[in-house]
Amino acid sequence: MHCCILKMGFENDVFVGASLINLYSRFRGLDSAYKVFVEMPVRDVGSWNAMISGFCQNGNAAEALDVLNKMKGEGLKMDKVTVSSILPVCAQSNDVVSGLLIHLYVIKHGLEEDVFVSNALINMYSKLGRLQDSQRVFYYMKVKDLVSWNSIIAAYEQNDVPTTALGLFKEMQFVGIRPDLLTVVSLASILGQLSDETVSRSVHGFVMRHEWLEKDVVIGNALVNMYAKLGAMDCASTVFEHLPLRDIISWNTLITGYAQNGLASEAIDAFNKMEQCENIIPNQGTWVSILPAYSHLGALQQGTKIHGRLIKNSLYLDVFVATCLIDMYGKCGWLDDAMSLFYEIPRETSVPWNAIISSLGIHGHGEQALQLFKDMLAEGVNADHITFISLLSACSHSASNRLLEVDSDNVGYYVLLSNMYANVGKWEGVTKVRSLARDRGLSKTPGWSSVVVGSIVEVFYTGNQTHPKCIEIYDELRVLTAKMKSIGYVPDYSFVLQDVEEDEKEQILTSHSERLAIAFGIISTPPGSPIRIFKNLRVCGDCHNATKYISRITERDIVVRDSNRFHHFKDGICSCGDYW
DNA sequence: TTAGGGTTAG
Repeated sequence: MHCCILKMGFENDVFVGASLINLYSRFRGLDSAYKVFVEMPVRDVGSWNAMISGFCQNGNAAEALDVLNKMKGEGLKMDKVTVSSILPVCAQSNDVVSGLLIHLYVIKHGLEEDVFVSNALINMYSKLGRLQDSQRVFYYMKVKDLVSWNSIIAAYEQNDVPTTALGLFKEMQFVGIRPDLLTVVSLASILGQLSDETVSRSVHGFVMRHEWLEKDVVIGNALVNMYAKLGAMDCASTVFEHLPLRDIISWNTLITGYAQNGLASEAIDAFNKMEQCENIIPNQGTWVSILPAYSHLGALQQGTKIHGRLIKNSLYLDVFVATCLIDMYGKCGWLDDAMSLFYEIPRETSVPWNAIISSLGIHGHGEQALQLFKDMLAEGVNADHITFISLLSACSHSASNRLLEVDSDNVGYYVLLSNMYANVGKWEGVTKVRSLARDRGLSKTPGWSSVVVGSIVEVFYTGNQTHPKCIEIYDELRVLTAKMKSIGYVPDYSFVLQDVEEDEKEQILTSHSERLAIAFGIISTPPGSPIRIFKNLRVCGDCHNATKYISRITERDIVVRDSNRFHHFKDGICSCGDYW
């Protein structure tokens, strides 16, 4: 075709050039596309954009950025298409600085009005884990299309905030936008995360009625994953067996499902079956799915065989794969091998440290585990909650005081430990850590919230029962909670750290200081007027979610200033993007 | 010439 174009004398036409670049980068390879690009006698912004998006769509982030820099070098300015093409590259290469600079450029040149540009910004921020920025872009968009909604729903789903993602899905339907296949892929993942079996089944039915399984392998994989997350492996495997299309991710999803539901033998059977399929090549995801199954069964021989295979392609140096190997050697009793592998791989994140600390713990080497924890901090690696769980189990013989000796003045560790105990229902642990913190003079500040009504500032402490309008306040909260529940609010009891029954947990959440202040604001000011709250600590996560519902039900703007930031709640959405 | 999706360790 290129020859025909040359014969017909169209080679100088920039539109033809851009189309050729586009066509070649999709079907013929980037080399051919780049050849057309460099041989073009005249290039306009469109030609550069075609080349940038060509590199980007094929995952060549570095080359895409290189072309962009050359384009700038020739004095050409980015337009809305350039920006939309380059933003996914920033996400791919985890380049926050470039992403922010391009966003500034967008604002300076008024490009945020373009729906492609804004959608690309939502997606980039989401992939960089900056949910708050995604939310802000979405919030200020004047025109939102299906892609905008899919992007913001996927953003919350992928950053593990499924409740908000589901709320946005409902809102999308409320404003009259019909879901497409990509919406349902996110929805399946949301329902798996929320363990909602009833709605999950109806989503499965919806997909079947639309015959989407024949259309795209991704939706089938999403359904297998959804059932696996619900613990319904019989349904997951039935869906898998009937998939018209299967790729490596379908297999990985099935294997992971079995392994994570404690069915290690079934995971290994599935892996062996997969090995029989000629066109399926295992990838990193396969190894991190199957290795834990071998660890679980103590199947060292099969595990070392996999290690051998991985040495040939250097995949054993991948931090996730290596962590699985460390864990396997640790669990199978080969601590020396676990240690030597640990010192061979990159250790910038907590992931491999957690695995080796946990391995040392299994073998009763509490002291050595503690030493590694110190080394980890000395190397500037941040500990996370898994580190503490690993350390706690490692130090179980010597149950956690030793852990607090490392940094005994850091009140955060006490709160973290106490929350960890609370989450697993070990209330005696909670009491012990709290009294330890109290003994050391590290008490937690009591939370209070204030609200201004007229010229008077009212202050509420959590659980206040003495305010003159106490009865009205709690009545208002009861009515609000019922309305909130009718439109999807589910109380999140993980924010209640007391060992009490569920109805009591709900009462505790309802009597948080910020909620009392909001309720007082509602009953004391004219309908529709804004409410301003100040909280001395960070606002509780469940109260944050509840306030979104309250802003929608009461049609009021609610501004909460907490110790961390401003939250502006309006029509069911918070300006902070739920990432505070 | 432009934007969106599925699996994964501790």
